Amino acid sequence: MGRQPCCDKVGLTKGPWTADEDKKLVNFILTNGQCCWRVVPKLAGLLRCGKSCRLRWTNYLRPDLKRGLLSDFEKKLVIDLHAQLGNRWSKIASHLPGRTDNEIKNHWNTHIKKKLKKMGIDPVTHQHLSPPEVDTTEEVGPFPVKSTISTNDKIMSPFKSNDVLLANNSNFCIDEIPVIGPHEILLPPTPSASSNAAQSIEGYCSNKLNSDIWDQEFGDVFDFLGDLNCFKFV
DNA sequence: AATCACTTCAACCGCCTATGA
DNA sequence: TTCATAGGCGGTTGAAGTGAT
Repeated sequence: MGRQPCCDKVGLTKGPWTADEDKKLVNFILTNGQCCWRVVPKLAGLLRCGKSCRLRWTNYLRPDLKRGLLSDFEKKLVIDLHAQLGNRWSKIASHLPGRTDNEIKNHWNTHIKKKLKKMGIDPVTHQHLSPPEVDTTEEVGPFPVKSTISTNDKIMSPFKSNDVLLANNSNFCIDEIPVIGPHEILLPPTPSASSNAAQSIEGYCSNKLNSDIWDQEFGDVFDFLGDLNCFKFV
């Protein structure tokens, strides 16, 4: 014996909702309020499963829903909350008024997850992957990270943004944000370097020049990681 | 213009939990 | 305590849209 279905599905409509169905459901909920979802379709004159009605209402028809893309602030909040809560989308959604768990889950899977992976950050653990995936063609995170930055066309960085390796790779939770310094962020050796050892950003920049170059070359990376609350920089 | 590949997101499925008898 | 039921949740699917060739 298999599990009993949540409702009698014989003769029920599936697939995309029509405007007429939406109208019936909205009218019923606005008139009667949210009550027992099992009886809603019958009372509203719909050939739908109660679960389907609840989903349609909460994810699409609710009048307090925000439409459109997530703002940068919302994206950062989702990443931050995901680091704390994991895939508990409904909990995450409860912190973003007008957004649904389904919407946030979809956005995570289609946008944020990919961007974190491209940054070399594991979207599940929020820790740096080793070795990092290298992609030199795309922007990273909500903010564009320059892969090659010039200063009056005099100095070109030999590094791509994804070449930045985080030396501090120990486990941590969001309540214990690690504090790392420039000496702990490693860059791969350059072809011209005398040694094959990775060098720190601090070393790289001190050899090179001044803080302006530091900000121009790595400021966006720091800003983004800092915004994620994954790391604090000293 | 036609076809193919890729992306997006609404909706479904099945499991888990809370509640009441 | 056990069982049945409903609601809620997260994972997954597939149709529609979009861009590339």
